[in-house]
Amino acid sequence: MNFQQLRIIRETARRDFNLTEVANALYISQSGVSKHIRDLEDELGLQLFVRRGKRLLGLTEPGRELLPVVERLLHDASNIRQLAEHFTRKDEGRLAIATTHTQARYRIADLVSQFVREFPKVRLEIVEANPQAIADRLLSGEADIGIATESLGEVPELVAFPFYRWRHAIVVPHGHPLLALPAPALADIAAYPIITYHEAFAGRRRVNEAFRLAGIVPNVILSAVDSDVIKRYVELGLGVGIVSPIAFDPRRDTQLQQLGGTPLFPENTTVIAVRRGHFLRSFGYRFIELCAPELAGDAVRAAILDDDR
Amino acid sequence: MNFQQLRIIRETARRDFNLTEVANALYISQSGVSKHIRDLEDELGLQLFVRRGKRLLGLTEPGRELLPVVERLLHDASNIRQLAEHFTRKDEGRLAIATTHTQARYRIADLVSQFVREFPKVRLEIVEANPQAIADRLLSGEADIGIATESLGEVPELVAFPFYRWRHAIVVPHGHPLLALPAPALADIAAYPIITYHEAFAGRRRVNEAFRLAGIVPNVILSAVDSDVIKRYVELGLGVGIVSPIAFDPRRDTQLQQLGGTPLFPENTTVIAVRRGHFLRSFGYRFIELCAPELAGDAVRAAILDDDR
DNA sequence: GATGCTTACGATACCCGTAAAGATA
DNA sequence: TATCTTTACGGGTATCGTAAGCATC
Repeated sequence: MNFQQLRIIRETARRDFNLTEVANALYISQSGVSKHIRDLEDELGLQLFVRRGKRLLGLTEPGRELLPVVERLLHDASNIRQLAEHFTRKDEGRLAIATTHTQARYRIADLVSQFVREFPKVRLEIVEANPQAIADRLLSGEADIGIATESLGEVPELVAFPFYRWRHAIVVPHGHPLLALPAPALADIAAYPIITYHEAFAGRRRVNEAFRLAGIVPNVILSAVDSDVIKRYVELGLGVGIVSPIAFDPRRDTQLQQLGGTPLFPENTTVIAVRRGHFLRSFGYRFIELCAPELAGDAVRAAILDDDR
Repeated sequence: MNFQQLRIIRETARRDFNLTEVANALYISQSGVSKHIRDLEDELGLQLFVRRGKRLLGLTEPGRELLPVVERLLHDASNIRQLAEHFTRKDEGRLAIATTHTQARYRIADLVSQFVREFPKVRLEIVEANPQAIADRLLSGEADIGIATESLGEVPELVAFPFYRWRHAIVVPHGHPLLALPAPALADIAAYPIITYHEAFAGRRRVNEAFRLAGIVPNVILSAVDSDVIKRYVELGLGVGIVSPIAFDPRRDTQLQQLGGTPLFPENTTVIAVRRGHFLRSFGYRFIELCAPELAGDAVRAAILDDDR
């Protein structure tokens, strides 16, 4: 048993049991992949993968049991390397943030520029993805920190910290009839076509929920991943936009206006999430602190690393 | 970085930084040990060990941080092998129980013979040790299951299940004056020399506590690890014995008699402990179930393996 | 026929042990 | 001086890639 074999096992499960892909992903020859799998299976005395002829189809029962242990082991190996770098090059390295478009474009932009000034030697990677993909990236170790509004808090392998709370805002073009109402209700809004986020995003579920509770079926004519896309189509007069308020800036979005009145949608909490037991470099903790000053100090570190062992 | 290097790091910390001992323990040459340590330090780019000249003295700060991760990683490697054996040879393997003399001799003797009948192919190893050493063996992976009355429950890396509750019994030779009292008190007993367990053992702390609360300083003339030793000296008239009631059998200990009356000492709980995240073979769980039938099923397994990751 | 996995074979790198030399107590 | 660690060197093995062969789709 060696690390390479375990890496191959993990990658095989991730790459849908296509050994050629595994070989490419790990920059090794495909024959080596085959042999390593066979060797490890021989050593353990059991089959990890279900085969039909020469093709691999999936994990066997023992394979399913073993995989989580293999993943934890490899994660610890990566932690060891991270920890070493942490001591040798305190302010150098890589920090991968996975987040949604809206956060990347609006909420964390200033924080990122501040972070880059503070840590010029850190390679900062910001990957945009939907909340599910963000969670996957955190779990696989591709990303260090995830920021999103939905679902991250529900994954048990992740630790989520509250970042900020917000409610959806409603934006319309100038002169829109809704602007004449002092306190527009959901029913008023639903009289127009709706443009808002895609199902997997930014608290879209909360929007749906509010309409469902009011017994209204809104006419959502366009769902987008991206606040800018939404605003653009609202500008074009295609409908009423329901967006995150951080994506609306009266000075820049001169063709749009935000509706006033009482809150119509439930509150959302955007969270910062890290995989449990993931070793974050000190600048990673600093990034979290830049996001939310109250998330400073050892409490965050303890929450991430405390694994009861 | 490879497994051998990590094993060497772990063993070096365990063997007091004597590389010759490490080499012997791992059945490799000490030049190999030296080289592996140096290679790993070079790869990580930092020193793991404090050196004076050529001698190793201890762990550096990074070394101290890394060691727990290394230990968890190696533990997972062993879990992988255990898990594989679990699937290939369900009823074969090794089960190491670390326990105190009293438990081994009295409480679990029948359970052990039943276990051996049930799993004739399992090599059962019972190691006697004091509670602290039992905890160490569980943590190092030398033992799978630990049974003791003290301290195991206080180690956070261990999961402890209640086995049974008991109070110390007082034994004296036939015709002893204490037998004449209907309900002897602590002060009556303390009038005689006391023979009981050694400090680290079998709830001795509770005995001390009872006397302390009563404001009495007992004259403990003999402390033993072993209930049989205590009983022998009580038989010889050297004093009053305070032992675990499971060690007293009226039919066999014909020269001794147990004092009646109200309980004088606080209750003890003997526990069964396993290291958190340790992979127990199915017959290991069966052993626990034999000890305490209420500790059956998946709850025990979940408590051991649930590590929040 | 295209894709995917295995086997065969040779080069390289790595791991290990012996032996000698150097440090430390 | 005895114990302990490092360095040097050589043999054996493991690992890897190329290339050919063989299933599977």
